[in-house]
Amino acid sequence: MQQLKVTLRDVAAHAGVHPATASRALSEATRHQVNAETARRVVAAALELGYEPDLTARTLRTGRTATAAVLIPDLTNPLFPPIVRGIEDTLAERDFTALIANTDNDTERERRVLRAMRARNVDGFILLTAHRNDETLAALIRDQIPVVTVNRTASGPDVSSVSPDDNAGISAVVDHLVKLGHTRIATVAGPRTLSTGRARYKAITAGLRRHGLPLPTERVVFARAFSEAEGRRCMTELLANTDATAVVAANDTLAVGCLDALRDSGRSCPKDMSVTGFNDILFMDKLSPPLTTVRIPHTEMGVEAARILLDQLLGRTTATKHAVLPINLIVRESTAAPRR
Amino acid sequence: MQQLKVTLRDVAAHAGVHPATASRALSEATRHQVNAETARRVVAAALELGYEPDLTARTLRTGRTATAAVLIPDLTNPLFPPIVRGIEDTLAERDFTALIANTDNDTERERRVLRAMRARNVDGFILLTAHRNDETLAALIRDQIPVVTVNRTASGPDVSSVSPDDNAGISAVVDHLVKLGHTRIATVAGPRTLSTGRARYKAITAGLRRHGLPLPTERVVFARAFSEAEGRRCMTELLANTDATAVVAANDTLAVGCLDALRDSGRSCPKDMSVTGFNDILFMDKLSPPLTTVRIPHTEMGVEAARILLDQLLGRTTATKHAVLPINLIVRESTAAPRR
DNA sequence: GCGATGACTGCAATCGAGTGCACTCTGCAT
DNA sequence: ATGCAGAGTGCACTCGATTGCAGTCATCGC
Repeated sequence: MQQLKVTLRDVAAHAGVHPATASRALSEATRHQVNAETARRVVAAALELGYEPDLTARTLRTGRTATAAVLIPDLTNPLFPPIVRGIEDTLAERDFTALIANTDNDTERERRVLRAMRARNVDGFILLTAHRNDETLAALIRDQIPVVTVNRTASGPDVSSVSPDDNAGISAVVDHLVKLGHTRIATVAGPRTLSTGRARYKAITAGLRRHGLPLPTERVVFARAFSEAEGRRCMTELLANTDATAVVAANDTLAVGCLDALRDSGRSCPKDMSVTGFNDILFMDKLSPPLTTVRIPHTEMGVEAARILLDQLLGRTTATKHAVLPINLIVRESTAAPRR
Repeated sequence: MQQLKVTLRDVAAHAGVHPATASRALSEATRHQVNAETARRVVAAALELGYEPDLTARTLRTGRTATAAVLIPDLTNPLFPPIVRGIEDTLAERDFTALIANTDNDTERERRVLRAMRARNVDGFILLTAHRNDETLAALIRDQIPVVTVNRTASGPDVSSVSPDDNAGISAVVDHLVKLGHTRIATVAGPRTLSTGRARYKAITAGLRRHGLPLPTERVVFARAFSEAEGRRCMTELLANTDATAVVAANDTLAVGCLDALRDSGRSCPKDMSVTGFNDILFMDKLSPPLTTVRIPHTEMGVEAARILLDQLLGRTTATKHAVLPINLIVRESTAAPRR
């Protein structure tokens, strides 16, 4: 009968060697210190007994865990799961594990999660959380723990990041709308406290300026959060105050709220108003009407983030890196030429 | 300046006691063994130095981690994130952490994840993965590790579980369709290898029988997976072979595929065909048409699963428990009276 | 034939917290 | 005065893997 827990000493005993030798024989890096035949015997014994090293003990000794913490603001937002998958897959290639946790966009909760993660000695962090300047990030940097941020660039210190090409995405949207004949274009912008909010807002003003089109303040409403409810509220406000024929929403969730508001007010999209989103999250092609939006390479973003982190963890580099990934404009039915 | 890592010995030294005493003073359970005044001093010292016990060391000694592994077949399926959130929140109340991992419905990957989790000494498992009889589950039970399954009941051994009331849900759907006047009702059933697939299929046959309605084999197509593509395929098959006026899909994802197929074939829902789903995942209210479906208490399911697991981990009970949570029929626009 | 080199291997300490056991010391009963 | 209970502390070991150091042995060179 198999023991409940096979330890290194068991393997050593079974192979007739000292635990230290067994340890060296089992580790790729130290195997050369051991006689080939002895190593073979140890490996065979390990296999036979079904030995699995206890990561806890290893961590205590080495200080490393082969684990990266992934902090997500809101797991229920379909934007994140594909990114997480990319992260997990890439980490797994190097036998690293992702420790995933939700922060719910809640500062207190974020603090708690951070503590839990650090008490677990995770080797590095991937932050999908979105505040532009926060203490979490600051604390990690202060303690020299490797960090990569995804979908937001930090304001202050230099931290590696991965983000979609917000600029190119919004440009493409604006160009598309202008080409359709729109001249009065409004925007439901994201919160200015989030870097995506800011970046995309700037891109819109730049994009319109490039076409010689104005963006008067009454055609801009800032959402207080990237939520459907806020999208609805902002669109309602725009409908009351402007004669815009198209609205660029800072992300898909806001765009969905915009569509809600249009329906509420008895208006039709795209006949009365064109609407665009950003991210191309799940089911955006199934909306009524299907949403014109910007597709970002979700999984790729996760892959890239994990790669950058691994580079730091494996000591291959210490330089920070900023990856900006390409986007694609996906034209669907929520955009059309303006009425006359 | 603060040390990089404050250890128990530091606290002990600072309070002028032996590490053992410090350890006892800091643990709720052993504090009474220590002189009250001494304990006060130790606690003060810990606070002052910002001491955080090293969970790794603690785990190595005690064998417990205050961690539960959560295995998810597919994080990108909107069904799961709300459940995970319920789990996380409930575990956090007791200072437990959830270790989340994707298995991608892949056996090899599931094995790998399981190994990683066990090497980390997690205290228990919550399995959202779906195979009806799998070695993962068997291995956990064999080694007496607490397990709770969510959204599926195991076939063989007795394991605690949490599931929605599939029976009541499907019954409600069938009653609804019958009330609208449908008599020729078909179904896109889930894979028979998954317990939800089986349970819901059985519920449909039972429901129709209750109304004296037949369910000939040509009105049943089994999907090979809970995917949109399979939903589309199955619906296409039904359209070719039957004169049904309504289709009960085993879940929302399949229902979305059904809608795709209807659109492909130039048919209209609900005019030509009523369609129903199950789960009420994100955006089902935004489809065209909005989907009539069964809402299950996602978050509650997670909460309940975590509670059951905690009861076992904290030694409050050893009995297995099967929670069946109530559902709600959500009537939207994908169902209507049959033509004529 | 003797020292030196190098290949293996074992010993023992280490990581940080927790805990059984033994010891000290006070206070109280006999 | 002796014994004893019991509170409070400290010692030393444990958990399991890793690693610096030292020891053994064989081989090689001169």
